[in-house]
Amino acid sequence: MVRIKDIAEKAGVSTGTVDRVLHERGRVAEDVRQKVLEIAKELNYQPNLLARTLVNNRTYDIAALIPDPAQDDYWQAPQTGIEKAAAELTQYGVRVTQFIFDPLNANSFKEQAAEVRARQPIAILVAPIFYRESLAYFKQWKEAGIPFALFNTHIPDYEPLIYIGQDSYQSGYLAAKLLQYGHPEGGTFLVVHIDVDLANSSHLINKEQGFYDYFHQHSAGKMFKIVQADLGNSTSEAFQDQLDKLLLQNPEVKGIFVTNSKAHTVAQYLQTKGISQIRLIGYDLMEKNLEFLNKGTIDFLINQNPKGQGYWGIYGLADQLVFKKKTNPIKYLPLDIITKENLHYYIEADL
Amino acid sequence: MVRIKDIAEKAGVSTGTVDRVLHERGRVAEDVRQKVLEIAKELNYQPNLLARTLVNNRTYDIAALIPDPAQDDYWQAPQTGIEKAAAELTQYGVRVTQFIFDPLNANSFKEQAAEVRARQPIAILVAPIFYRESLAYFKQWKEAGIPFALFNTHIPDYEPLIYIGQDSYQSGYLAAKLLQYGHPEGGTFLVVHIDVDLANSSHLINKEQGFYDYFHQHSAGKMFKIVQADLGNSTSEAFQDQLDKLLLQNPEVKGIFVTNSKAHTVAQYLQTKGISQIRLIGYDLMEKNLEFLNKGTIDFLINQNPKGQGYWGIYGLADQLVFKKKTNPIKYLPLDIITKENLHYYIEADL
DNA sequence: TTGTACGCGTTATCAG
DNA sequence: CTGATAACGCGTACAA
Repeated sequence: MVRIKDIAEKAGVSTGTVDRVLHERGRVAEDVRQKVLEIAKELNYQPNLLARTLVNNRTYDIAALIPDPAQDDYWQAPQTGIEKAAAELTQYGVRVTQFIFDPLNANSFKEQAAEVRARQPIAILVAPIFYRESLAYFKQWKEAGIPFALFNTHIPDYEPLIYIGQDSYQSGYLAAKLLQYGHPEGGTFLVVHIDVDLANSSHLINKEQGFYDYFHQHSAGKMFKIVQADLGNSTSEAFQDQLDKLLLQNPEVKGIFVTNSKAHTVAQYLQTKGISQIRLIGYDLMEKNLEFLNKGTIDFLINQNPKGQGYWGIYGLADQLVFKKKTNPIKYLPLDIITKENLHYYIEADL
Repeated sequence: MVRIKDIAEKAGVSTGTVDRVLHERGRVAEDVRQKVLEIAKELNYQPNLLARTLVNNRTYDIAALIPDPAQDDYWQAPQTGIEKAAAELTQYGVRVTQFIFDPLNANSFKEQAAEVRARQPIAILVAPIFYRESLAYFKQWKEAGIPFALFNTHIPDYEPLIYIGQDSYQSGYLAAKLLQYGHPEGGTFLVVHIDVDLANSSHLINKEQGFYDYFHQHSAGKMFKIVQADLGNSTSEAFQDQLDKLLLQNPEVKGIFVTNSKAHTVAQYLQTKGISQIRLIGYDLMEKNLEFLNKGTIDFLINQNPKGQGYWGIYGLADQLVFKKKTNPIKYLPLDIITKENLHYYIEADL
């Protein structure tokens, strides 16, 4: 391994001078500068990250602004990922503080976002599930010079440093493929949004669009009919009535695509009604979904790797800000296709 | 962060003594020993890995005994993974030497395996694709006290330190599920082995077994007929004849499962013959396979994450031997289901 | 503009 | 049995 000292000796200067050249701090005579740079390249000098970090014992404060897992199970996994990354990075002086908001309450988001600012972190990781309310804070952070990373939902308006998550459009496209593969002869398929403010959730609209487009591009002479539905109150009695009506109006439904993690509510309905021939595709490996995946009521789940989103979100920020690595500003995680038969490996996966 | 120095001060001893207690080297008075251990626990002391590695500037030699990518494209990816891990680990003093053998020639394997031993590495990573020939070397290494890790193919006989790869049985099971999902009405399905010495390839037999078992467990009153075939010489003219005969004998074939990375040879055949209604499932994201996946001739590929196998293989050894971490002796990588629509994310994935 | 010396946390050596 | 001290490679304050 080549050290600063080696370069210094070869150039006939001291380590201090080499350091100044390499970090562009302090004034150095131009000819020495050139010579040092040349030798560094020639010897292919690679700084020793360990020693660098060891001496640089400052702490880096990162804020994570995330929804409360207690309100919606889905957010458990990102939190776990964030905490895993945090644990691995403590030895490098990275400290992660969580700011938890209620995913059903935009005001709660605003409150927590305000608190983040007060703490003056060097960076922020946020799941911007409230499109409208997020924009003002992005602007603030941008002006304050605090870089931020987005996960789960991409909002490009204020150029986040990093986005970690899925390509929503493509995942809808994939869902369509899986349903069509199982029913090449044609039929009626439903796209269902459950318990969401659709107008404020651009990523769900993208999923729907991808779903439509696949069928439009691949009908191949067969009749494929796509019906959209926006359902609410999945925990109430009225939910069953909504589905009853939907299936009455579309008696020949072959498959249903649920655009978020609530596929289990439809599965519960199908099971209660004793309907087994309708294929069902949803998102996310949550306990309730897995139960129906294992029973066969849900055929496929598309995994958003939520744990990985949290993990790479924090790690990506650290890579850029602490280790000064250049990383890709957009990291699309794979669209994992999960069925009963390969589920087990994804659950136990480290990331 | 709690340092050795902190413990030393609190215990009224020197750092040297604390070090001796923590590493169980040298003699220390029993009462001081207890006191130091107690304080260390109380303060939740975590050694600073950076500093430890910095001072410990010995080099760790790891040997990688792998098939030649020039002979079979499949092995390109594991090599890339190995080299990636090697690059990341050089700063920790890890040096990886590759020993390349011809995957079609067991003698070449034996030659390289013999050379490995001469180099006296601290550990060995090997893809033991020759079952019979591998055993003798495992025994030698075991006796010499050199730990080894297996990837791609699991051979538990001599207890490798780590196995990284797939659950072959389960991947066959999954392939069956995918074919059956597309044809719930029943039909004939082929399991095809191509260009292999089947008797010496236990993992392929496991895949076949999983494939059978799925259909046996899920026939649900429908008629599913499974036919096995062992084909060779995929590059010759005779290959077409073998497939011709097979399809003549089984005119109602609905799907074909190729147990290794050679699905493209069957795809080429189907394309040439103008057959489009037969579903095809294979393994591995190699250039030739991808071409037919994108055309739709191949419906699904099961990804073995070969790059990840190489990467985690080296990293796993380093984790245990260099960083002294405890890691799981078996790391089953996910059975990724790849189709044209989600392919792109797996190709660009870092691992 | 340049060189020197100290400190980061840990390990190893040597003297007591 | 124990304590002091040098060294790993780098960054930085301070002296020249």
